[in-house]
Amino acid sequence: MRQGSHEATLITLASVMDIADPRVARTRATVLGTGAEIVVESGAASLTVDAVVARSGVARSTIYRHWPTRDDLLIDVFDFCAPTFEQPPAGLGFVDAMRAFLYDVVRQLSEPKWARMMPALLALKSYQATMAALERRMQDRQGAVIEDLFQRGVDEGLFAADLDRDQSVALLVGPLMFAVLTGTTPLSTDLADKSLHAFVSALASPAG
Amino acid sequence: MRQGSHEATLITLASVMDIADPRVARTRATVLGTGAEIVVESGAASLTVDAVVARSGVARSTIYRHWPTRDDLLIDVFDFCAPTFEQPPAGLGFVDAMRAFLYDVVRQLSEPKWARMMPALLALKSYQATMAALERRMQDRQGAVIEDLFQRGVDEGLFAADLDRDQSVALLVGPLMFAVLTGTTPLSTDLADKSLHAFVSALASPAG
DNA sequence: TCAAAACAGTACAGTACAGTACTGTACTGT
DNA sequence: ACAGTACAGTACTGTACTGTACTGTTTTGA
Repeated sequence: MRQGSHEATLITLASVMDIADPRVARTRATVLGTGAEIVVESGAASLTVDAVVARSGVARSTIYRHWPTRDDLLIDVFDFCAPTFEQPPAGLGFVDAMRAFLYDVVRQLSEPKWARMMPALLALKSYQATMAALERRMQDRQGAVIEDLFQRGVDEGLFAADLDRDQSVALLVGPLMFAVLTGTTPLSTDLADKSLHAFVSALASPAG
Repeated sequence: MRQGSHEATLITLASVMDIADPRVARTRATVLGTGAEIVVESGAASLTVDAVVARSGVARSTIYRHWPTRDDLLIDVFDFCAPTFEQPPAGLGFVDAMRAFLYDVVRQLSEPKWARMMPALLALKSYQATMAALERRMQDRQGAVIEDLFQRGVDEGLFAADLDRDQSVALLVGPLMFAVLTGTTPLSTDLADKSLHAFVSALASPAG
């Protein structure tokens, strides 16, 4: 019943901590950590089972005990590194809360880890259905935080309740992602400030 | 002297047309076209010499006559598909010219071809030095168009002459790239309008 | 017409990888 | 103590791909 163990992997994947056997937890942490290093340094294509074996010291058979295929391992490595954005303090208004959120995005995406992970993830999601599923899961995690942020703007009367969230996120976060991916301009809180300022300014001025 | 033929490939690469022997031009066009199809459909990793042979009908030995390695072929395939943005009419002011430019970006990036090519290119440039060089070449091509656009804004007194071009491009184009890469919001002229409107509004209102 | 060059076709060695199948050892919870 | 399980180590099959080395055919430009 390999199918069964595979399903179980996907379920318990989010919480690596609550695993009964400490050997399992140790192996998972070692393999995922090593896998992340390999992907960051050499790209997703370099994540081979043999490479993980050589670098982590974990036996080949052990890896195949936990992950039925190499692709499943790759997915877990991506998930292992996924950034989670915190909910800004409830006291803050829309602008300040959104600034805190964007600063958090800048801080996490500034790590060289994600500067390399993101393009790899984006490239794979176009062809691998499982990758697309992972990306959706990541977006769902952030969905609640995003919605909370925009609700503050609605409460303050800054914009209508039916403001397009996804499009607004694109306007706000897009420049930051552009900076990470192209490297033409530095990813900084200054860029985040400019992006937020432009967004808020557009709300105030009439649409052309 | 394989090194020599490789250099020659990179030089004559930009202009596929002006090749004396029609056989060479035909072969190059066939291989690059087939290669682009493969990358779009199945990703950069699927661009193998055998796959091109099977699909194009061009012989294996012929491909290796033109490209010393598979990686060189991949680079040329990317270059073959690279979008070139036109210079907006000289009569237009900054806002109208930038809108025309952004619409052009939307139009070209809307093709499924580039929706798939871009993440692949971004993913590879992190690890392959040659890919980074290609991306720089592509940006240089657009550099003149970009500079011309911003010069119009300076002439109109919309912003200072020392406005950060790269950061501004990130603010304007970032949301469009975000839409292409994540797919969370459609890539449309509406999004381009919003992005431009936000940018211009920020110029008018005092910086926070 | 004719030499040069590009082409098709094939065969081959070498390598890298996925995934399986074992044996034996060390650890864990009860 | 002991059964169950995770682990190390290794050997193996099969596959896919790169790059080279040929032979023979067709096309091209002069």
